[in-house]
Order: sequence, then structure tokens, then C-alpha cells
Amino acid sequence: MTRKALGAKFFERSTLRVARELLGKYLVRRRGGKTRAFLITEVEAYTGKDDMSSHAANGMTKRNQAMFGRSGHWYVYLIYGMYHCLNIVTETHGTPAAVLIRGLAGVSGPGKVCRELGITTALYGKPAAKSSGLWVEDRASRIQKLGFRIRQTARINVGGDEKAKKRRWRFVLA
DNA sequence: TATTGGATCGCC
DNA sequence: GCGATCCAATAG
Repeated sequence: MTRKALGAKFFERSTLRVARELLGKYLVRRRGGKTRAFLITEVEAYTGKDDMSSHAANGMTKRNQAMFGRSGHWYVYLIYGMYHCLNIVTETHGTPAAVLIRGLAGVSGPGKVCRELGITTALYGKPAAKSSGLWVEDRASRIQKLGFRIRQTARINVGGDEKAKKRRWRFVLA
């Protein structure tokens, strides 16, 4: 069975919708001749100037420019000097938005996701496609999908104003 | 040019 | 609770 990477059509939509629908999809990593697939279990949505918890809250900077770029590309950044965080860009080109991949089945936490899959800023701005070695597939069976239950909470450890902190833009597969 | 602090993790 | 450890962002 041929498996296809989800492309621009999937990611160039409302960030909240993409975030929710990423749960139950698979993050696939190919490196060193080996391919591994992980069920996505936890994500968070971030947008632009309307979202004070977002890196893009104050416009474009060197770090966040990928968030303004084409959807379906990776936004990776270094946090606390030692961990990387992986995001997939959403919305139309020019509209800053992304979904943070916070957890996978068996891998809990955004820093650990990147450590486990060997993700660094080398993937910054690269497409979610087989060509980059990191992409997303819809592998779940119909039966599995019927069993998915989604929990929605406030985002973890974010800054910004109270309004942004209160938004329940974290999605977790129960 | 200098200072600050973060979408984290693991150990105390 | 707190230190590790880097560098982008911001202030000056």
C-alpha cells in the first residue's frame, strides 16, 4: 500500500482545524536508511498578532520567519539552550501560524519529540515531505479513528496576556 | 554592544 | 523547586 505524505492542501487551512486533525495522524521520520512512524497524540495551535502567546505576536523576526512562510513546512527553534521544538506551518503564505507537535505515542513532551527523532534547526523551513526526511501520513484505520477522543485544554507554559493564556488551543488524544 | 529570558527536562 | 545552556530579541 502506497502511503502519501499530507501536503499543502491539508496544512493550508484554519490552524485550529489542522491542530485537531493532526491528532491520530503519524509523524514519519526517515534517516540513516531507517523509517519510523509515530502516532501524534498532543499538539498546540499558535497564530499571529491576535495571539500574544505566539512567537509571531509581535511580527516577523529572524527566528519566526518560517511561521510566515508556506504552509506544510517545518518551523523548528531552540528552547532553553538545549531542546528543540517542532512546529508545522499552517494558513496561507504570509499569515503567521503553526502547530507545535508536543507529544507522540511513547514520547511525551516537545523537547523529547525532537530528541527522539533527531530533529534540529537543520529542518528549519524544509517541507514536510519525503524529500526532507520528515513528514505526516494518515495511517489510522477507520476503526481507530472511531475510537479517537480529543481533550482540549489551555496551552502549556506559555507567556503572553491572560486572554491568550486562557484559550484552549492544546489538543490531546485521550 | 549588553542583558534578558524562554512553546523544556530531569534531578533535588 | 531549580539549574543546565544557548541565542534571538530587545533595549540602550
